[in-house]
Formats: sequence, structure tokens, C-alpha cells
Amino acid sequence: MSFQVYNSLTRKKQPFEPIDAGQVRMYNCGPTVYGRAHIGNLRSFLFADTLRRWLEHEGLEVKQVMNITDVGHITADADQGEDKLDAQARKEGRDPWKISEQHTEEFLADLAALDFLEASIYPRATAHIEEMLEMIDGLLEKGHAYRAGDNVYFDVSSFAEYGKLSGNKVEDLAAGARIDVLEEKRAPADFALWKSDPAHLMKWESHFGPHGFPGWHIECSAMARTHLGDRIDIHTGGEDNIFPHHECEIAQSEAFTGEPFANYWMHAKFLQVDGGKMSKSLGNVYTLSDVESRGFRPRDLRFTLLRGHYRQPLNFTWAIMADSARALAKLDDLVTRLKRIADGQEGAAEATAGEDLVRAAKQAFRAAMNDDLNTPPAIAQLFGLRDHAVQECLGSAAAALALEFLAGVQGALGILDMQEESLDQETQDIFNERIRARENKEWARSDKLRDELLERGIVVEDTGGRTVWRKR
RNA sequence: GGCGGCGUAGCCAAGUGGCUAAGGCAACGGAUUGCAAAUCCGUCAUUCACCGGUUCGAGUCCGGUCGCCGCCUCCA
Repeated sequence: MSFQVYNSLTRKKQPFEPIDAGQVRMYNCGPTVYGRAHIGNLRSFLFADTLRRWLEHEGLEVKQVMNITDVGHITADADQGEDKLDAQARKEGRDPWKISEQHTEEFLADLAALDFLEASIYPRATAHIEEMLEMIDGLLEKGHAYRAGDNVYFDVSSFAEYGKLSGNKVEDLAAGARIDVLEEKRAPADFALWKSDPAHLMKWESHFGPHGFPGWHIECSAMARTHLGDRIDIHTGGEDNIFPHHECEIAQSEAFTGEPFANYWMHAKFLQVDGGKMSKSLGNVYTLSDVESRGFRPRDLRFTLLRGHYRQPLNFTWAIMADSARALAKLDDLVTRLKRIADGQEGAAEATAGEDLVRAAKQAFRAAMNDDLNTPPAIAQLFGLRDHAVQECLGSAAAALALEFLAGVQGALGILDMQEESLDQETQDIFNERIRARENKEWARSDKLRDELLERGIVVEDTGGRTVWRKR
């Protein structure tokens, strides 16, 4: 059973085989830090996190690089282009370095709140200016780039494979260009490697001039090469990155090294909100803060985003978030039940009863994940397992096996709550007191204690002859 | 205009030529319960946007129509 991934480059699913056996070099296109990440950004990064988790689940060692673009993307075509960071800095009247620093911290905090595994490194574009210049010089030497004053452009005509990722043809691009072509460019499709502008806020002195800054695409090529080498296994991003960003990265990197850049390109589809696109004018560009202020946990968002396949458009609504929270409660219940069964408190009499059911669920889960990270049917297996637990089909040994399986699921998806929870002594005393009150049928007193516990965030349930508690 | 994706029950979402179309939520009926909450049992798509075609057989392949989404130098 091998891991099949959909490769945007070949437009089909193929078995994943790393360049070096047992090791994966993965580059995730990260955020441009001029504002707070929204749930659409988070979907794309969650896909990268899931991919990394699954590769590790399958026993591979992953070096994961997620870049932080902290210098603006200026579009290639001069003054009509907008540098997001530069623009934001002017708008706020603040230092762009401060802005990027603030949003970088915010971004990493969002990832942590959502239980993302920490990447091996989060390189900053501004810390790789030298490496970018090195590549630009190399491209000039090899005739893949040319200077126009203090600017440097990549010569698309020098790279025959330009368009192999996106399927675009250079001729069609020229015809569809929305922005007037700069005189100094030799061809409309050529893109900037290095630009110069005295008015720019973030700029670097180089042999191209005193007021330079990098083009949009070169930072990823340089950072990937610096941290992962000339050839990498996987490069990810949102579907919008396919063109021009990734197409240009391929051109730069492969023209520079003369070798294939990334073997697998994987892209996440855009998240939709209320059946349509997210847009500022509709006011539906939500962030993790919005999610939390509506009373949802980061975990609810994580689950919602994993309920759809990463390559399908996913529709986000607040109703679905509520739906997810309820579904997660069922999975929490599964964990609790399995623990009780494993302890012999309930379940089938024979310890090994249902082991085959657990093994089948585990295998189906793995098969789904191995099919290009098909998380929806993988998650469905958990509910199937829950049915078996509820119907008392599982014995203590089977439950222990199931818990082991769920630990693996947690490693891969990060949506479960496996924590061993306990009450502090005071709360435990109130809880015990309530049980005594109920035994004595002191209903008023019992209800008062129940309210007290609720204030402490503990929900009490009198179920099936025993009283149990859970958080929230 | 060029290129690509999608349209499955009230909502979300699997399924990519072949047994009775996964799973979740909601809804409805019942059980249980001091109350409450939770839980449990059951019901819930003769049909896959629409129209044609290929095939012994199609949600799955082909053509057309309608709708939504994305890219074509801001975007995850």
C-alpha cells in the first residue's frame, strides 16, 4: 500500500517516492506577512501540515520548510504593481519591518493554536537577499536573464519548458495580459528578478544599484535551495500559486541549476464561504480570531477544514462549524468509551472480541489517507469504530488496540482529544458530594451542585446508572 | 477571449464503469431519565444540475446546456 499523491505537474495521481529513501524534502509556500492569515490561508497551510504528518506517520523523515515572505511582492510591471508590505506600511504610517514582524508572530501563534506541527524552519525572505542575488547573477551568466538599467528580468524565451506546470502558453499569456507591458522588457511574459526604485521602503544596495529589492518569485527559489538543496521532493501552495508564482520558480530554479526543481507539486483548492468566494467586500474574510469570538475552538476549525478533501472546493459556513463541534463531541465520546472498555468497565466479555473490526478500521483509514490524503472517508472510519464501541462489540484488548490506532490518527490529523483529564481536588469533592445528594434523592441540593460544577466548566451527566463528567 | 476545477439528500461530504450510492450534522418516531444534559434504537437519495450519446451495465466515460469557483502578472 503506497502513498499516492496528485501531482499538479503531471496532472495525475502517482506513487510518492522520495529522492533519498526514507527522507522527504518539502517546501511549503508560506504567507506574505502584511496582515492576519484568514481561514482560506489556513486551509492551505493545514493541507501542508497534514501532508507532513502523514509522511511521518508512514515512517518517513521530513524536512519541512515554510517560508515567511516579509518583503513585498511587487508585480513585474512597475508602478501598477503593488508591494503589499510597502503599501500596508504607507497606509499605517509604520515601518514595514515592524509590520512584518508583528504579522509573523501572529501567524506562528495561529499555527500553534491550530496544533500545527512546527516546521523544521521558517526562513524569512529578507534574510536571504544574498542567496537571491547569487541566483540572479548565475541566471545572468547563463543567459537566462538580462539587465535593463537597474532592473533584472528573467528571459522566458530562454527556458523552453516555461508553462509546463500551469499549461499556459507564452503566446496566449501575452495576448491576455491585463497590464501594459513595460518598454524595457524584451517580451511580455518576462518577469522581474530584481527591481530598483528609490521610493521603495524596503530596499537593498547591490551591484545592480543602491535601491534594489527582489522580484516576487526569486525568494522562494532561493530559500528552497538554501535550506533543501537544488532538488526537492515536494513543493506545496494554494491553487492560485500555480501561475505565475510556481511556474516562475520552476523557470528560475531549473535554469539556474540545470536540474529538475521539485518532483511533486501539490496545490490546495480555495476555500469558499457561503457557497461563493471570500472577499473583503462581502465581509466574509474570517480569521482565527473571528472563529474564536463566535465561540468555536481552533480544533473545530481544524476539523471543519479536514472534512473536505484538500483538492475539492470546500464550503465554509458558521452552520458547518457548529456541525463540526457536535461531531467532535462524538469522537471525544469514542475516546472516553474506549478507555472504559479497555479498563474492563464495560464492553464485550471476551477481551479480544472485535479486534478484527479495529484492524479493519485501521486499514481503511490508512488506505484513505494513502489515497492522496482523502481525509473525509478516513474520518468516517472513526465513526464506524464508534458504532462498534457503542454496540458493545469490543473487548478490553480490542479497545486497547483501538486506542493505539487513535493515537496514530491523532498524529496524522490532530483533531482528537486524547488527554487524560482529571478534576482538581475541590471540584472532585463537589462532584462526589453531588453523587451522595442524588443517592439521598436531595434533588434541590443535587441541582445546585450541578450548577456549581457547570460554573467550573464541568458538565455532569447521570447516565446508565452512573454519573460521569466532561469538560465544557 | 484562453486554460482548469466543481455541481451527489435540508446542510457538509465520499464515491472516478458493476453487489442494496460511505460518513457527519440537522429532522422525525421511539427508549432511557427526579429534572436536565447526554446517550441508545429506528426512519431519512429507485437517485447523483439538466439534455443527449457510448456500453450488457454510468453518479462515474463522451458531447451539449445551465450554475458556481479558480488562473491568465495582488491573492493560500
